[in-house]
Amino acid sequence: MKNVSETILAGLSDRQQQAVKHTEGPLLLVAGPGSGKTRVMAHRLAYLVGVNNIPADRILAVTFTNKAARELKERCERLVDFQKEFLQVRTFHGFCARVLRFDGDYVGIPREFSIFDEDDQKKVIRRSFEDENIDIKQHSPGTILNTISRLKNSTKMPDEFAREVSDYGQEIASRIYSRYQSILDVSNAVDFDDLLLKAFILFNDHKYVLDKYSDRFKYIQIDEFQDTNPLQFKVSKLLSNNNGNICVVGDPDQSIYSWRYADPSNLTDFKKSFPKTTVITLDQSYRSTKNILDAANSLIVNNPDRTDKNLWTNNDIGSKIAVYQTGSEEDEARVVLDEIQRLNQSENTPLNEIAIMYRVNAQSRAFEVLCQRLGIRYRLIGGVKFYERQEVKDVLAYLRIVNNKSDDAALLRVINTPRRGISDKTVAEIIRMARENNTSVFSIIAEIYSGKLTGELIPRAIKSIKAFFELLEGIFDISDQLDITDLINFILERTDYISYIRRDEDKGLDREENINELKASSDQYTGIDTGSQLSSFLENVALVSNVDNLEGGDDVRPSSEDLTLITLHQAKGLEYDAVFLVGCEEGLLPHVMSIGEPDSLEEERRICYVGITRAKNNLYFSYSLVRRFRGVTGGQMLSRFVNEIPENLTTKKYARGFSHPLIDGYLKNSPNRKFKSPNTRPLVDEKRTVQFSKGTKVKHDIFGDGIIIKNEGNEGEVVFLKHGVKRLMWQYAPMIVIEKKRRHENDSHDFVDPEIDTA
DNA sequence: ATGCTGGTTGTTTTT
DNA sequence: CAACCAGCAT
Repeated sequence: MKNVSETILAGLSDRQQQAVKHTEGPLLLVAGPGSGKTRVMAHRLAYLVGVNNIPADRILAVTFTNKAARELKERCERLVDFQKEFLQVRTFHGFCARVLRFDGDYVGIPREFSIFDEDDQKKVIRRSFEDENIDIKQHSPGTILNTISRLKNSTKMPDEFAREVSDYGQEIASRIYSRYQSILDVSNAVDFDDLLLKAFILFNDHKYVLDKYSDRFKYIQIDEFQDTNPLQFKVSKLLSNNNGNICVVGDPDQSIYSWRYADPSNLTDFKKSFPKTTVITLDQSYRSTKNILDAANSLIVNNPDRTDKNLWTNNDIGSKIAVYQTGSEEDEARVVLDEIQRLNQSENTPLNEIAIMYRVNAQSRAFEVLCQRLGIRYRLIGGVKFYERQEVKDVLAYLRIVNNKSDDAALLRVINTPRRGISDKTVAEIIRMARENNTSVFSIIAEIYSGKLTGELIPRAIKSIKAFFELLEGIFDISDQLDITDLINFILERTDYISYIRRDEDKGLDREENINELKASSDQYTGIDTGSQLSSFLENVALVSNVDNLEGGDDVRPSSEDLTLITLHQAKGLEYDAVFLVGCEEGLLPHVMSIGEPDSLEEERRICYVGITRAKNNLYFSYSLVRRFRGVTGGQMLSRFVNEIPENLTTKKYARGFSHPLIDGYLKNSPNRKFKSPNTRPLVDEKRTVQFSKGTKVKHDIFGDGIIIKNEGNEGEVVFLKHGVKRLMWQYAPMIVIEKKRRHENDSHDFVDPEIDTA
């Protein structure tokens, strides 16, 4: 019989083996894309259990998504025999939720707390504005939520923040933050940040509890450490301080979540917190061809202040990277899907080995439409997520109330859904009463039912409220005797919900189908003790992400023959035989928001890097010269990131009708590139530049008639009668001159009428 | 109380 | 161009 250690180490490189065998003391594993990171992590866990005989329940593995957790666990199981339920593989949020479920009462969190998602949070923010009598129109809920999230990530509590307020804007933020938090408290609810924050406070303030967990988890292994935020770092540090067996894995070049307060220095400065750290770098890629790796390397070196790490591989050179220039979104979709069909039919690449990746979700649309028309099966990751559908959320809201009567967000969601004669005005009055009594909406309703409170309510409203209360009581009474699926059926029946959604002729059937799917996903909880099945089901629902449903999910229809449409962010950690990076345009990738801000621009470059390194054999970039964006059409330029890739690695292709003799020149000498090689020749031919002098009237294929108002050589601005001011590159603009500038007109004179659009 | 409509608004990425 | 909201008519 082969010995366990040999089995576990078989097929691993020296470096990988070194990482697997390093079990004692802090370990920092810098793992480039495709370097076998997941493999090493799985083997390392198996080694701990199988060779070092560490009981599985003494190990905690933390991953970024539930899917990664599942994968890690499965791979580990294939290597070594152990009781799999003992190995804790969780996301940070999932782990913290679990801890709070057990020991939350130390920090004032009841066992049956609710987890508020972004939707709930926004509603609470709105309510806070109303409570504080501040006009919400002056502020965006999103911005305030961001601020609150930042405060929580720096462990700043509402009262503390209130004391250091220094200007009016902060005062507003502070008042809303306090109010927001007290609504959450009254609702027995936490938001995503609270899961981490409260767990941190619990560990920090209650040594007994901390010791319980850090004694139990002798070994901790954390994935995607470059994307951990300050709270996650603090929790990790506390948990591992007693024994120091912490292994963190990550890649600073793939840090793409700084907007969520992730801090890559948690990884890069890891040694500062754990001086005895051993560092192992995995830089051999087993995934991508040489060409693809070269492209990735030559892109990422443009980020300054980066610790040098060049990926290398023994793989083939592979084919060149294609750069497709297209004329419009539809054009782009057509070109990309044409090639995908060719790969699929002529080269036998299965569709599930192909992905289209984009920067923003809105880009998926054109591809979806065309997939449907061509009959290509696809799965869209993200978009409107299953658990975010109206009807699903409604049913979940009823379940949440059963689980936690104080859950105001859930209660307010269904108080009049289906319609039961409780008007907005009535609801507003109930909310006011709740605030006045500093209690939950449900307890106000209960008081109204028992006649102790009436507020300013009219008799008819009181009658409706009483009926609603009775409805809820009826559900509560029977809830602990039913499995979730039966409970859902009971709720549907009592609320007459199905006939409510059937009234929608268009979407009624879909919605009913979604509810059936929800029931199916709750079915697997059947049999567990009815007391805890509801809260674990709801917890699971709150913490699943989009990628979790990708494959092998417990509750999702299998779809091995589907093309994948996915954002670059979500694609992290995945790999495909062929990857199409679409919309490689200035303003999209890099996103407009980041242009001009060096830090954000570097992150955009990393996002692009992540995309490139998902590809095993075939990589494509595509961009469109013209793109509709929030209802307006604008001219686009090829992304600087594509220009940072050496030309000998790429081949350029032009969509029908849009190729242009000057385009080759452009790809060579784009404005971005000029900074690097100052002796490249200007790219636009003289004639075409000259004829676009200021004041010239032109006709554009798409925008129609316009007048040139600015000429900066290669590009300039045109004001169009119907579309307003556009920035265009002369060489691409499908535009003809209809009337030359009149001579006597003064060039310096600014004749633009800003109202020309409305004329 | 409910449903419709017309005007306004905003748009990165998400555990 | 959507989605969303407020105010209006039913």
